[in-house]
Amino acid sequence: MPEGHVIHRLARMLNEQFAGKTVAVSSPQGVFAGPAAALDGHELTRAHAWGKHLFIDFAGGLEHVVHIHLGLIGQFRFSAAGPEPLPGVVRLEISDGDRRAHLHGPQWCRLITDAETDAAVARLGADPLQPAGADRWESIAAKVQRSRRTVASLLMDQSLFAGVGNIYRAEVLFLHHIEPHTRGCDLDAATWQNIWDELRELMAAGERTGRIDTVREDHTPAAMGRPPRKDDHGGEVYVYRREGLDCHVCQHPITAEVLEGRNLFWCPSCQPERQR
DNA sequence: CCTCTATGGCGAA
DNA sequence: TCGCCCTAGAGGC
Repeated sequence: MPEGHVIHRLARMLNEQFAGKTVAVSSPQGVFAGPAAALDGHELTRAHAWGKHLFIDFAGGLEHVVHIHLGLIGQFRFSAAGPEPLPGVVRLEISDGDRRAHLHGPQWCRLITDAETDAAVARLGADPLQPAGADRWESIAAKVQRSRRTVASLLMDQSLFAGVGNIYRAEVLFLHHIEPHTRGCDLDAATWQNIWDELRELMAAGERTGRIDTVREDHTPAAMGRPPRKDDHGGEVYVYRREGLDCHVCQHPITAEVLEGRNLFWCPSCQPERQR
């Protein structure tokens, strides 16, 4: 259940566990068995990510990069080496004999070349988790500042904001008091910069912790005398999946609607429509 | 048991 | 805009 922070965290964990090692590669489920056999016994040189796309490089052949996209429900987990408890669902398993990583339910898991890797990354926009300067933000900023599309739509467009998903979208708009239907061209450059800076900070924290926590200390359930959230997606948030519940800041009920097929959440009181 | 939903993205209309 | 793909967990009966 991944936004970009999860993918970058996975790349880091894969590197910590396997980079530079000769590994066993298999596909207990069978769908990826051919490519897995071709990689089995080769060195895993490094894992890297751009947005929600994960790339695992192996030494050897022309096609030596495993390109993974987890989609909505995919998971990549680590556990001790040993017999696979769920052989029917594991698309890819990588093991060094001590620990193993196993991939479940990915949207994609394919073997590609370096050139195809470059092409896949080139289709993606600015990634808040890349080092400053290498993140493509300058050119993307110019585009979104001119756009007549809504800021909610722009933030979910992976060719503009690579790695941002439905939770970070909702939370960054709340934190900056922006009504989600505001057009990109109606936000000034400083506001767009604030959005970008916020995404970089929030997602870097998410990469470290493996959770999305956006709620400031003085608004936590404990500080506000509220019960902790029941709907636990793995972090404490202001608006995501809080439809009908009171806003942590102003107590106005949180609103939701479906926009372009995805649930959108915001506080109509903290995020009023702009007067222009 | 069943049904629903989900942090995503594609391709058919 | 809709249906569809993949899996797991929650909730209802």
